[in-house]
Order: sequence, then C-alpha cells, then structure tokens
Amino acid sequence: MLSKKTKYAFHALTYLGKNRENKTVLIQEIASTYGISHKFLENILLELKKAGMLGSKKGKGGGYYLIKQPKDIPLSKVIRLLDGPIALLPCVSLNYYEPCEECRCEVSCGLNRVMAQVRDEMLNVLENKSLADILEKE
Amino acid sequence: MLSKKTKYAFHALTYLGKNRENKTVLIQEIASTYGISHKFLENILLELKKAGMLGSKKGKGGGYYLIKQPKDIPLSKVIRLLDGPIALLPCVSLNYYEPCEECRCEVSCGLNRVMAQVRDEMLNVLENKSLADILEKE
DNA sequence: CCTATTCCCTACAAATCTTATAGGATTTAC
DNA sequence: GTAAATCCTATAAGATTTGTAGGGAATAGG
Repeated sequence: MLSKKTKYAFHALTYLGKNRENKTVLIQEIASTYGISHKFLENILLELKKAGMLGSKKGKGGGYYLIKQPKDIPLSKVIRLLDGPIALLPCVSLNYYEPCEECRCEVSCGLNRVMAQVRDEMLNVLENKSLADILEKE
Repeated sequence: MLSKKTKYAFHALTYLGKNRENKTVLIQEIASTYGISHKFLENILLELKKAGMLGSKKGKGGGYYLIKQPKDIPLSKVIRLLDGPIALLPCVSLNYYEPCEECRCEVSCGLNRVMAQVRDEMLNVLENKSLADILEKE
C-alpha cells in the first residue's frame, strides 16, 4: 500500500498541476485543502523540490510551483522517492536492490522470477502514466 | 514489499511442497532450515492451516503437510492472507476495500483509476501463478 | 492410564517504520 | 528592519511488524 506521504505528494502535485501559470502556492493552502498537517507536508514538498519536480520561492508572496510538465512526472518517480521500492522483493528491485536475507540463491529462487514479472507489470503502468493522466481525470 | 511473514510462508510452503507423499514435517525442521524463529513460524503455519492450505497432526510423529495440490495455491492467496491487500490503495482493493480518507470522490479521483489498473496487472500474475510455478524452478 | 511429543491458542514484549511536531535558520519583499 | 515564507535537522508519538512466553489440548506409544 502507498504511504500517506506518497498520497499527500500526489495530492499536492495535483493541486499544483491544476494551478497553472506558475503562480506560487502556499504550503498552508494545500495543507488545509486536504486536511494535512502543515509541517508534515512541508517535508514532503521539500523532497519533491530536491527531486527536481517543484520550484519554490521564499519570503512574502513565495510558495511552491510545478517546475516540470505534468507529462514528465511519471507516477513511478513519485512513489520511489517517497515510498522506496516498487517491487515486492528487494532482490528484484531495480532502484533499491538488496539481496534477500534468507534466500540462499537468487538464480534458483522460484519467487524471485515471478516477482520480477510482477514488478514489470507494475512498472508498465507506473512508468507510462504521469501526473498528466491524473490531472486529466480530475 | 512483502512482509517477512509472507516470505516465511512461501518458504514453508515450498519446503512442504518438495516433501511429497504427505509425510508430516516438524515446525522445527522448517524453522531451522531457513533460520526462522520456531514460535514465529508456528503462528504462520497455523494461519496457513486455518486457510485450508495445510493439514497437521499432533503428538509424536506429528507435524504439517500440504493439503492441496501446489497448482491450487495461487500466490495471491498467500499474500492476501498474511499481508492483506495487494492493491496500492484501499479504495481499489478487491478483498480489503475501504474508502480513502482524504479522497472526496472516487469517481473523479485520477489516482483511483490508474491504481486499479496497476492492481489488475499485479493480479494477472499473482492469481495465475501458483506454488507449483515456484516449485518447478527450485 | 501415564508420559513425552507436538501442534494450538492467546497475550504480550521488543523492534522498526511511519507519521507528526518543534524550533530555529535562511531568504525575500517591501 | 520586519514580516512572511521556505529550509533544515532533530526528535517525539503512534502504528505496525516481528518475535517471545507459557500453558492448553490432542496423540502415540508403552
């Protein structure tokens, strides 16, 4: 399941995506729209900024704004940033690979292969759908 | 990511699946094979039994054994039993549906639809692959 | 019937991860 | 200079996962 962090990130991105014209939006405005804690959301927006999806401006009249085209923000990127691996096992994660502790041999591990298949199916959707697809339906 | 509980369940099922002939196997034997705590595994095997996948026998010479054909144990069943929902959002879960808290309207929720698609792709693998597919490759 | 063995059941403790909060530092507009 | 806003780091609170404890109930073998 997606964490609240990730869901909040999608909400924020959606909100900023609807608000075109690169006008800045206050953290507080997004937080109160969705009933999210200001400070919690602050951390999330900061991560999105560091990842190059958002820009910000400090001081009076400041706030956040989308720095990319919605179509250039695949859903997988947001999930990986805030939730970590998409795969169901660390040993088949493309971005967060780790060997499984209990698993003696990946080559002969039956789970490994099936889970790699699951991962591919998930990515097939999550890499190809973007913020633009979400915006289009809201 | 799959929990340890689920991974341990797959290990145990695999072990029992290799050991054909309906001979009983001790919890302790499986636990020490994979380095799992005896008591922790005990709880897991009990759940698998209650879900109708395993049979057991008490007393001397007792233990656990597979009660179904490996092909009749889809991976999705094991995951749902021990980990809960497979979907990434509660509002698109087939077996554990709950409305999303922050989400005002599912019909217009852009995430909802994409995540339903992800769920379908995952299930397409997890419902159709079974313990038999894992055994075959080990 | 008695005993050792093994699963059954429930409760709880420990560890980890997620969620939220706090408080000040820094930048900017006016 | 001051107020407004983001930036940054640390830590607290809460939830979930993982693991432990201890006795109950059934069974095999004598």
